[in-house]
Amino acid sequence: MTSSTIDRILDAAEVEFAAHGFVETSLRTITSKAKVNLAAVNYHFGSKKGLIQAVTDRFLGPLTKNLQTQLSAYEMALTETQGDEQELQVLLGILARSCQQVAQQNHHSLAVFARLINTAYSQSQGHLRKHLTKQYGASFMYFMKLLRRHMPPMTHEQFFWRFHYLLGILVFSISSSEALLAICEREYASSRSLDQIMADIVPVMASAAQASIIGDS
Amino acid sequence: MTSSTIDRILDAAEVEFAAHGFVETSLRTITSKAKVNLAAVNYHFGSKKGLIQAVTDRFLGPLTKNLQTQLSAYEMALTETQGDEQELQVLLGILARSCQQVAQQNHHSLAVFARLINTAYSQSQGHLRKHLTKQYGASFMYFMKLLRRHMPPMTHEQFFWRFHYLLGILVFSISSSEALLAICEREYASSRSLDQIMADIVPVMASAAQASIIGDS
DNA sequence: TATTGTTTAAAACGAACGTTTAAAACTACC
DNA sequence: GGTAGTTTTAAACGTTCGTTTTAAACAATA
Repeated sequence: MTSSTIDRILDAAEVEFAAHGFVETSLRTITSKAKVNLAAVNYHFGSKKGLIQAVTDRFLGPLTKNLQTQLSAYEMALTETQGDEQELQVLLGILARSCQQVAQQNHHSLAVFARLINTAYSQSQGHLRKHLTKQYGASFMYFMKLLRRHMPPMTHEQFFWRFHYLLGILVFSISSSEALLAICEREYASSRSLDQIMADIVPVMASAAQASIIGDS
Repeated sequence: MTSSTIDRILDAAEVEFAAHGFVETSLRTITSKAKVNLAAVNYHFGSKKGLIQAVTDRFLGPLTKNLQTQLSAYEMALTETQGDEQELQVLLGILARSCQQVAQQNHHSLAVFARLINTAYSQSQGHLRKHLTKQYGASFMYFMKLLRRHMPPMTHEQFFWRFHYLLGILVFSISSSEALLAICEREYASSRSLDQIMADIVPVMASAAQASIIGDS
């Protein structure tokens, strides 16, 4: 209760970052929406960069934890070995649902998270990407290892790229979801939800993961 | 020759936009790299927004033209009807090669183009996306129509989303290519090129396009 | 050559940004 | 109740940005 200031800043920052990006969102609009003094951001987070990192950590921390437990449960449960297609869908479904669960439990915006990953990777010089890989890279290695079991044989390098192709489906769609959902509603009079999108994406990712390698590297 | 100023600005802007994004790139660095006076941007392009639009039009104009001719040739050549998988690869290969050709012929950066599309869609309120769809949307409808012929039966809405899933593979990978290529070189001592990435992506996109619909909308 | 229209040049403007500062307000503990 | 530590407040700082302005340089025409 003492420092609801911090939470209010994080909540407002998340919303604004999701709507307008990191650079185009000023600390003044964040602190204004949070009903908090401007200096509070620098006092509690050190800098704007620190705030951005805090917003990401507030999502990625629970996400990696959630993902880890669900993947452990997946490995424990010795199910009948199905086809690779099904296994891939199960694994990617775990990832998708993990994102959704963490987002819902902590009242986070999935879009801002996707946007964050997107901008983190787009900036070749981005310090954020390095922070993310340093901090959470290991946690995702486990997932990637499980995933690779059911994918066509390929080199580490090829898998690296393939994984990012799959990531692109997720990240681009979710980070563009606001615009796409609006278009969809106007064009097709549809009221589709992000949850449906997440469910739709899983088999598409699984299919993309299974595409066989052509030529050699 | 009289206005090489315009071209020098466009060239420099493209490079800087690709490297640091649109918001983080100042007109001062652009005009400095272009060896042009600061005021030249506002004189020739009206505003920074006008410059961004000019950079995109310089790519999308030739691209749509190139794509149109190649697709017409594709439709004219009455080849033996192959499987959907092959046809999809042909069509998506045309798109990929069209992007590469236009980029190479006009000395454009594929990365900045992908980044542009990425940010255009990420900003739900973005005027750039509306400009792009208004200006070039019709040209891409034709491509989408051809593509859909060889995809599983689905509603217009489902196809809309599926198409953007495929787009995500392309856009995310290319706009992150700078960072990913650097990681790849450091981690796997590989000197992969963007051209190879583009070729790799095609069958993955084709596979994603073919994933069958589950459940109903 | 004089004139007109176009392009470049240098300088400044006003606004918005992240950050810092210094005092005030608040909290908790002795 | 006074005191030490923490948080909040209001104001200002210095920078950088996109844009504008005014004049100079240039180009083309008659």
